[in-house]
Formats: sequence, C-alpha cells, structure tokens
Amino acid sequence: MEPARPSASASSCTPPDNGADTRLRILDAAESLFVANGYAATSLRAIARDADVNLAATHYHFGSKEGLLSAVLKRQIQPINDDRLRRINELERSERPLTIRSILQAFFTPVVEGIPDTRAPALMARMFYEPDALIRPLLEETFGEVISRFQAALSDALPGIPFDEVRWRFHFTVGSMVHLLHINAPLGTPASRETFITGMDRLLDYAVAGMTQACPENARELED
Amino acid sequence: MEPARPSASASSCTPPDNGADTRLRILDAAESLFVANGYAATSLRAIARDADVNLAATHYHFGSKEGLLSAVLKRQIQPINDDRLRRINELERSERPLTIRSILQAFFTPVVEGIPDTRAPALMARMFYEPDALIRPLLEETFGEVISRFQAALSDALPGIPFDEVRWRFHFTVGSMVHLLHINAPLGTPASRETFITGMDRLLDYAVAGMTQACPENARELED
DNA sequence: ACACCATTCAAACGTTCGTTTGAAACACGG
DNA sequence: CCGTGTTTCAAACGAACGTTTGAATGGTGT
Repeated sequence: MEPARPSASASSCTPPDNGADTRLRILDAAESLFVANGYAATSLRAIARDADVNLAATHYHFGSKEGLLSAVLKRQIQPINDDRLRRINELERSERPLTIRSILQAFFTPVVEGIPDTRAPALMARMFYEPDALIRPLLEETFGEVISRFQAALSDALPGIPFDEVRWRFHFTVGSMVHLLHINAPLGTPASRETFITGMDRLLDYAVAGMTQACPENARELED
Repeated sequence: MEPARPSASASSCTPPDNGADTRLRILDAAESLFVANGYAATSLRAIARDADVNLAATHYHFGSKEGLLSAVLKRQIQPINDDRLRRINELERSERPLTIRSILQAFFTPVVEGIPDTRAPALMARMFYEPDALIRPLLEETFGEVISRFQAALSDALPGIPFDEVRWRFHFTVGSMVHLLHINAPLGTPASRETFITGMDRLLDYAVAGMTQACPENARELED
C-alpha cells in the first residue's frame, strides 16, 4: 500500500539528486502557500501547480498533506529552536546570574537571523495560530522544550518573583513576538528586513521592561 | 435571483420571531465552529447540523458563507470596540492628562467583561489571525478606528516619545493580548473565567511597564 | 543489453464543498 | 377561508478536494 519512501530503502552512500529537486520545489511552494493562506485553505493542487510538479508527487514524497506540513515545519522552525537552545546553554555555561536581556536575546536573535532563510519567521507566526487541531501536537512537540527551558532560565534570573508570574510574563512576551512576526511578515509587503529588525529591537526593550517590571535595576543591568 | 432578505421588506413595526430563532441558532453554531476550527476548515453543513437547521437556511439568512462570517463578527466584536471608544471618550472628557494605565484599562476591560458574552474574546483572537485574505478588510474595518484612536491617546500621555515608538509599543501590547485570548480561550478548556481574568490583570501590569519603559514615574502614577 | 528500482505522469477514485432549485409548510390580513 | 409573502425542506448542481492507481520514464549496476 504505502509507496516506498525514497530515503528508507536506499542503500547507496551518496544519495543521488533523483527527485531531490522535486522535493525541494514542493517544500518551497507549500511553505509560501501555507504562510499566505493557511493550511486548510491551501490545496495540494495549488502547491503542485506552483512547484511545477505532478500532483501525485506530493503524495509520493510526503505521504499526505499533513506529512507535507510536518516536513515544512521541521525544515524551518527546528533550526531556530535548536539555535535557541544552543545559545541558552552557552549563556548558562559562561555567566552567572544571567540577565533578562541576554536571555531574551538568546530567544529572539535566532528568529531575526532567519535560520535557514527569511521566510521562517512568517511560517512560524502562521503555524503558531493555525486553527486546525491536527497541528497542535506538532507545535507542542516543536516548541515545548524551548518554552520550558527559557521559562526556567528567566525564573532563575528573577529571584523573588513567583514562577507563575514569570510564566505569565513570558507568555505575553511570546505573544508580542508572534504578533510582530504576523503583521510584519505575511500579507501585503514581504517584510523589508530592515523594518523587521527595527521591530525586533524595540520588542527587546519592550519585553525586558515587561519581564522585569518593578525591578528597574534588573532592567538596566546591561547598560552600565 | 437574490432571495428576499427578511429584514428589508418587512413593514410591520413589531418584527415577529419568524426565522429569528433559526438565525440565532445558525449564528451560535457558526461562531463555535469558527473559533474551534477556523473559517476555511468549517463547513456550512457542519454549522447547519450543529444548529439543527436545514443547510439551505444558511444561505437564505446570510446569503453566503462569507456573509455569515461577517454577521458573526459584527455581533460579537462590534460591541467590544464600541465600548472601548465610549470609555476612551469619557476618559478624555474627565481627566487630563490621561495615565497609561487608565488608557490600557479602557482598552482591556471591554474584553474582560465579555460583551455581549464570554465567547467574544475567543472569536476575536481567532479571527484576528485568520489566514483567509477575505477577512482582512473586514478586520481592518472593524479594528482600524479603535487602534488609531488609542494610539493617539497613548501618544498624548507619553510626551517626548516619538509617535512611531508609541505605535510599536502598542503593537506589542495588542499582540500580548491576542496571544492571551488565543491560548487561554479556544481549544481544550473553555477558559475558566477566573484564570482568564487573572491573566488580563497581569497583562495590564506587563503592558504598562512595556509602554512606559524608561519613565517609571509614569508607570506608577496611579498607585500613589 | 537486460533487469531493477526510484521517480514521474495522466487519469480517475469517492467524498465533500458552497450554492441553487422548486416545491411544501407556515403565518396572517383580507 | 383564501391569497400572499416568508420561511423551511429534500434534493440536486458543478466544482474542487485528498488520495489512489497503473503504466510510462529514466538512470544504475551487472
């Protein structure tokens, strides 16, 4: 029943680019359409047309529409989250205690640098609020570790503030960021990179102020 | 071609509940499904089934799926925005200059009070990020006046801060709120009203800190 | 040259979608 | 009690959907 997955049964050491080009074109087209119109409103036929491939190729390479979405997500968002974890780990190895600003920078910077390309932020924002229930487990699997990891680091850097309160404030911070990605990236203008970076810079100030609130000495700790 | 709209040609002073019950049941069912699954993934057949009405009734009363969405939006979000404008107008008539906290309260409170019912916040959050392009003009028409009105009030209350900077900060504030509505309300738990109100309270502190940033005297102006 | 396997392709599968139709059911003033 | 206009209903429309099929295609090792 199931078509042979190209990567599974291949025993050769150097995988040839047979179909690799098709795979990439499908991923690119799907990503653009998912960002622009959402998952439910995007048809595999539209993806195949934009990618200039046969309709059946989408099922051959990704098994189903949901499998294609999973592949799109993995390609763009996973590297960003990996980079976040790498940065927070390196931070904790170097300085103690961490500053709020440095933690949030470790959270924001990978998005700004757009790993692996500049369409990642738009995809991240879009998928984060996709209504389809089938996407939720995918996202929780993708973001769960990063969120709890940064919650812990922020809580360590905000002694005396209850963990619940820290979680709320980080919740609002994430919301601000996603909203910025949403409005600045998807519809209309393709998000001039300059405007986007400006927004992320101001977001950092805004989030530091919100996270620290009644601890101004903490908010300014890096500016001395 | 066009079916006679029920509200147009009726000349009687007391409109009978002919079809009004059907209309309401359709609106309720559509609202729930739009919030849970989004616009594109919700079918008129599912709405008609949940509302326990005939499929054709949806077209008879609302003309099209898009018309139904417009009616759902108008019923829930318009009252919230009207209340916001009423509060900000009343504020500006009473005290001068306004405090950031009082302005943001005028923006948040109508959502907390859930006019006309508690499902409004969830609908607001869902629709705000709907991917379908057809919704954008609807939302800009619905939220445009409120956004610019509050931007102006905040700018007046933050003398010395460039208008662009104020706009950015308010942008993040809106994002924090929508994100709170999203996570707390839609999928899974039906948003215990208590948890939601707690979140909105903390959001107010967070947003005041972010909006005022390097002006702590402004952040605390109401607490004396 | 052959056999083998991954990939592409046109065509069709059954299902579900938004919408339309035309007649039945209903309310109500004359 | 009939005539008129509003509302409901079952049924169907064409189109688009995700998915499947089976044959053609192309390169690779022997």
